[in-house]
Order: sequence, then structure tokens, then C-alpha cells
Amino acid sequence: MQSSPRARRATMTDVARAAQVSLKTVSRYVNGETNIDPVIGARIAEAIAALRFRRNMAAASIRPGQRSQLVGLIIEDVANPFYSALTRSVELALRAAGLLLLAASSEEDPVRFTRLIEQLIERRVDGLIVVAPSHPEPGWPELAREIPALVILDRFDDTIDADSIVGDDVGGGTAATELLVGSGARRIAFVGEALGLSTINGRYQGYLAALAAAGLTADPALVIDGVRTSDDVCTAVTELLRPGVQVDAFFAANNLASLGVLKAFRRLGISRPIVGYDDFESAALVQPAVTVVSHSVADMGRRSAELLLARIDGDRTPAHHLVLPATTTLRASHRAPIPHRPDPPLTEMTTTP
Amino acid sequence: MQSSPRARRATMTDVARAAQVSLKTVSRYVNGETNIDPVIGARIAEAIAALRFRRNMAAASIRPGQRSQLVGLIIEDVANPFYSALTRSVELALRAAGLLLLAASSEEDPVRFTRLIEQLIERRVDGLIVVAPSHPEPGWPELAREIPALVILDRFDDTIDADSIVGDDVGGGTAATELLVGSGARRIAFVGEALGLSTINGRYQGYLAALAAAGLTADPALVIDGVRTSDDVCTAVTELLRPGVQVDAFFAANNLASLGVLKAFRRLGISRPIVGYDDFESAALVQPAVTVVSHSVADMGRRSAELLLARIDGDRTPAHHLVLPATTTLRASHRAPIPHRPDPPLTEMTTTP
DNA sequence: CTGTTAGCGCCTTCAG
DNA sequence: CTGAAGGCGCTAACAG
Repeated sequence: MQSSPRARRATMTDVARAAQVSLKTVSRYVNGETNIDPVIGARIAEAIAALRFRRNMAAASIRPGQRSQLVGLIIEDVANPFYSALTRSVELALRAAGLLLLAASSEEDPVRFTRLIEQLIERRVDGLIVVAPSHPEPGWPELAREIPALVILDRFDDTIDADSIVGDDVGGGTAATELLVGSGARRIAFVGEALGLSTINGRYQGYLAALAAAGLTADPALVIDGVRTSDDVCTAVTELLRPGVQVDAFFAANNLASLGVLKAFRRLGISRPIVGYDDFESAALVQPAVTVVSHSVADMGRRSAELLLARIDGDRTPAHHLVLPATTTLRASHRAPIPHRPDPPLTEMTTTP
Repeated sequence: MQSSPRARRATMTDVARAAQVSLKTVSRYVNGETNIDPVIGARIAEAIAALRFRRNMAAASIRPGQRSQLVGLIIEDVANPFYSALTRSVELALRAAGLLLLAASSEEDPVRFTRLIEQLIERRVDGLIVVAPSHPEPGWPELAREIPALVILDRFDDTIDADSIVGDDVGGGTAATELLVGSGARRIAFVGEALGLSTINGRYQGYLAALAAAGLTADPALVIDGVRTSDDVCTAVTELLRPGVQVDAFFAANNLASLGVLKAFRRLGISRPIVGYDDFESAALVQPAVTVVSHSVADMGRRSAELLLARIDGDRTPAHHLVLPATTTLRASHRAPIPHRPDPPLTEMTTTP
């Protein structure tokens, strides 16, 4: 089974022989060049069909100056809806230009990230779109310089001289926090995956700024980070909500955090005002529907592909740095009721002198 | 910006010259062959680093018998969580074998599907994992024969002689429906994307079988199909639930259908018993938590990669056809209250003579 | 409009 | 353990 005794694939030479023309004429035909005698063209077409000839793009692209028509995309994890949506919009934009996408997940592992880039360079991708891990290997800036065309996504990195597209994380973090403050919350928890990520950190800065602007003091005990899964988040939130600790509201700084906080609410049978970051499909389905701040993933993907394509086409202008605006999707969760807790928190949280 | 004036990449010949050895010795070194003088090896390593040499895999793979170390995956849409999870598990299994994944979305478009396969053959992928559209172009079986190694996923197709992995859709559909029947529902709606899909159709057959076994008659008016998005589903469900039509419960035959039904519930402010097909991240978060029947996507991805790898390694045994068992995740939604509606439906539904 | 020649970067004989 | 010659499938000159 599985195809016949592995017949050797027909080559252009075979086609040329069958069609009684020279190799080069077949090449011209296959490459869609116009100046070909229709009669000969028909003969070639016939031979191609009969022999099931398929052009070998690998062979066609080894010559310097030729392109592989391949673009690499390195993200953290395709299974994360944020990245799968991104992948999709990049693929869409690339397809329009006839390019294929080699997508790979780094899983935030610096070593794997480096290895993937090397593999993609070995494939001679025409360009690379990359979401770098928070702590790439020290050789990363040098490696990046080897990439013919590069666009950095989502997380800004000023050690790399390349186009970049990020979201307005600080602005978004501010907006999210203001929403919660506006609902009367004073003790607002910040839940993020890792403050080492520039995105989460930006949102955290926004959070701090909004608190300060409202005259509220930030309590480090209300910050959850260093969590990798929504179950981690759920556990951490459950712990934070132990009796005696007053938490008025939650700012969940990415979709993973949102899911984790909601899981904790479900488990504890409670609810608090919450604003999430990054929209997610079920945000409108849960009770109450979750208000979120987000950037347009579709824009990010599409524009990164456009920037890359321009570079591949030889654009040599200085690096572009796009910042996508944060938009707020008001649903209901930011103004859920805040339980009144007159008793002072019994925690050791005021550790600052 | 964007790398310096496009310096030509170093080739093996350059490395050989710099290291004062022959081309072939460099080749041996790069390919990890053991019989190399350590002193010479060190000299080569030095030259490689100095010249930033990167092996050109495209050039290495044009020789017949050589592999591209590339595998293609064609799915319907990466942004769909079912497929992104699948992509992830395939990528994981492939990475262990050092292969890279070329993933592409067909969007259920037969023409695009054919085009993608052709593109992947032109890249000389070592193998292909494919979720075929419901109505592929007529040439598909012939095209499939050109693929060196092929695994068909999710939707069974007996016109193709290749390994396949599908879920037990009939069994799963039966189980889902039985759950609803067991909760006292008699008029159970079936919501599927398209009955032309073998998966949805299998689940539908299971639904019919379970109804028959329970002595219930299937009402065609309770079947929703031909919907492409969860918003379509929401609209259709909203319409189905118009006054006068009694619907006791919903069987949502894929994740898109589940989301659509839940949206409709939210919009109408009602609830009915529901069982979904395919698990989804927020299933446990909505109220009530959604009971689902599903197959292990991780298994499907991993095993398909394993089958493919075996074929690539020369396995010539007859095609394997795996059927993954359906598992039920009991949450709460299958026994939501059924509103009592004593008044007979006023619809023209009993069109069967 | 077509064919000949050379060579891309690498790997495979087969000698040394 | 190393090297020289030849060729993979294709495209770029440069003739005819």
C-alpha cells in the first residue's frame, strides 16, 4: 500500500525528452514565461500530465538570488488561541503572495527557540516572523542579523534592529485598571503569567500608573505572577482569596490569566469585578460576560506579513516600529458587585517600611 | 537596517578552503560522521563559526533518496481550537524526530486543498497528514497516490488507500444522545456544521440510533445544519426556539455548535440540557458547565505522526485504520431543567406522511 | 522563439 | 581517515 514501489519522480529532463524539446524550454514553460510556441506548449503540457511531473522547488531555489518562497513563524505555542489566531492571519496574508508558512512553537524555551531559528535558516526561509521568548539566549541578536528579513512580534526588544509590531500594553493596562477603579474597586489584584514578559510588564506598569492616578497604593501581595497554566492561576487566586484578605477586583493580564481567575470564581462559587486582557471566544458566554482590553490579533498578523513581504522585496528603509492601539470591549464583568468587607485584612502585606 | 548589504552566505566550499580541507571532509563533519581526525574537526568547526556557515538543506535534499525532513499538515483552519491542538501535538511528535511542519489551512475549499497539496509535493515533503474537505476535487484520489506517505485524519474516506485515524463518531453521537434521553428529554435538537462532513454525519447517525433505541421519533425540524460559524448557529437556534416549538434539549455536534447554542441561550436568557461534541476550554466555565463527548486530539495528532514516520521509514504494511474511542466528560449541562410545555407545538413539523 | 553550456550547494561513488 | 570527479534538478547566460 501507500503508493506503488516508489517510482522515481519525473524531472524536467524526462518531460523535455517526452515532449521532444530542450530542457530549457520546459523550464520556461513551467515558469510561466510567455514566449512559447503554443504547439510546443501543448506538447509540454501533455508530457507533464502524462508523467505527473511536479516541479522541485527545493532544486529551483538553491541558486543564490532565488527565493525559497517559505516564511518561518515562531510563536510560543500554537494551541494558545492568541497565537493560533495570529498564525491564521499571517498564513492568510502570505498565501496571497504565494508563500508557504513554516510555523513552530518555542514554548518559551530559549534553546529551542535558537534551534528553530537555525533550522529555518538552514531551510533558507525568505523571512522570519518571531515572537521571542522572554529570555532568549545571549547569541540571539547576532543570530537575528543572519536572517534575511525579520519582523519581531508582540514583545519589544531593542537589542534587535528589525521591524516590530507590539500592542500598547501600558495604555491597555491603564485602561483596564481604570475601569475597575471606576466601579469602586480599591484593592485590585494583578494576575499575569510572568512579569519578565514585556507584554505583561507593560500591562503591569499601566496598572500601577492607574492606581497611582486614582490615589490608591499598590499592594504587592495582590500581584500574582510566575504562573504557566490557567490551573496554576486558579490555584494562586484561590489562595489569594483566603478569608481575611480583601480583594475587590481582578485585572487578568492575558487570556490564560482570565481563564484561571474564572475557574477560581467557579470553584469558590463567588464573583468579583474582572477585566481581562486579550479577547477569548467564551468571554461573552460566561456569567457575567467578561470585559476585555485587547489588540487586534488579525491586524498584528496581517501587518507583520506585509512588513516582511516588503523587506523580502528589497525594502531597505529604517526599521518600522508599530504600536497597535488597545481597544476595550465592554461587557459586564468590570462592574460585578464588590462584597463589602468591613474587617481589616489580617495579612502581613504591608512589608514596605 | 535589516542585515547588511546582503552578503552571500558561506558554502561548504568556503568552509573547506578556510579549513584547508576538502569539501567532502566538511560534508562528513557537518553530517556528524564519526571518522574524522579531531584536529581537522576542530579546524572545520572554527571555520564554520567564523564564516557563519549554515548548511543549505534545500541543496542537500535535491538528490533522489534524500529526505526533505519536512512534513505537511493540511487542516481546515488553524484558528479553530480543535485544529490548533491537533497541530500542536503533531508538531511535538515530529520535532522529536527532527522534522519541521508545514501547516496550512484549506478552509474547506476543495480548490485550495488541491493547490496546497500540489505546493507541498513541490516542496518534496516526506509525508502529509491531511484533514480532507468534505467535497474534495474529483482528482483527489489520484493526487493522493502521488504523496510519498499519507495519513488521513478525522474524516474517513474509503476512496483513498492510506492510513487513517478517525474518532468513533457514531458511538459518541449515541452516547451524547443517550445522556440527554436519560435526563428526560424527548424532543432533542441536533446541531451540526454540515451533515456532509463524515464526522458530523456519524454523530448524526448515532443520534438517530439512540433516539430509535429509546422509542423516540426523530423530527427533521429539530435538525440544524449548513452553518459555518457560531453566530450562524446562534441565529438558527434562536429561530428554532420560537414560541410554540418544543425543544427539550440540544446535542451540539462540534465545538462551534456548542458555542453557538450557548450564545443563543445567553441571548434568550434561557437554558436547556445540552451535550457538546469536542471539549473546549471554557466548557467548565459557563453556567451550567457543559458536558461533552470527545476524542483525544492529542492522541490523534501523536498517533498520526507516528504512523507517518513509520511510513517514511519504509513501512509497507497494509493501511492501518484507527478509530479513537469517544469519551464522555460529565459536567452538569446534560441535566439542566427541561421547561414543561403542555401546549402542543403549532408547527408544520410532521411533514412525513 | 529555442537550444547549449555552465554551475548553484551538496552528496555519492570510488580511489588513495 | 581523506580527496577528486561526477551528478542531483533546475535556472542563467548566451548564443542560434
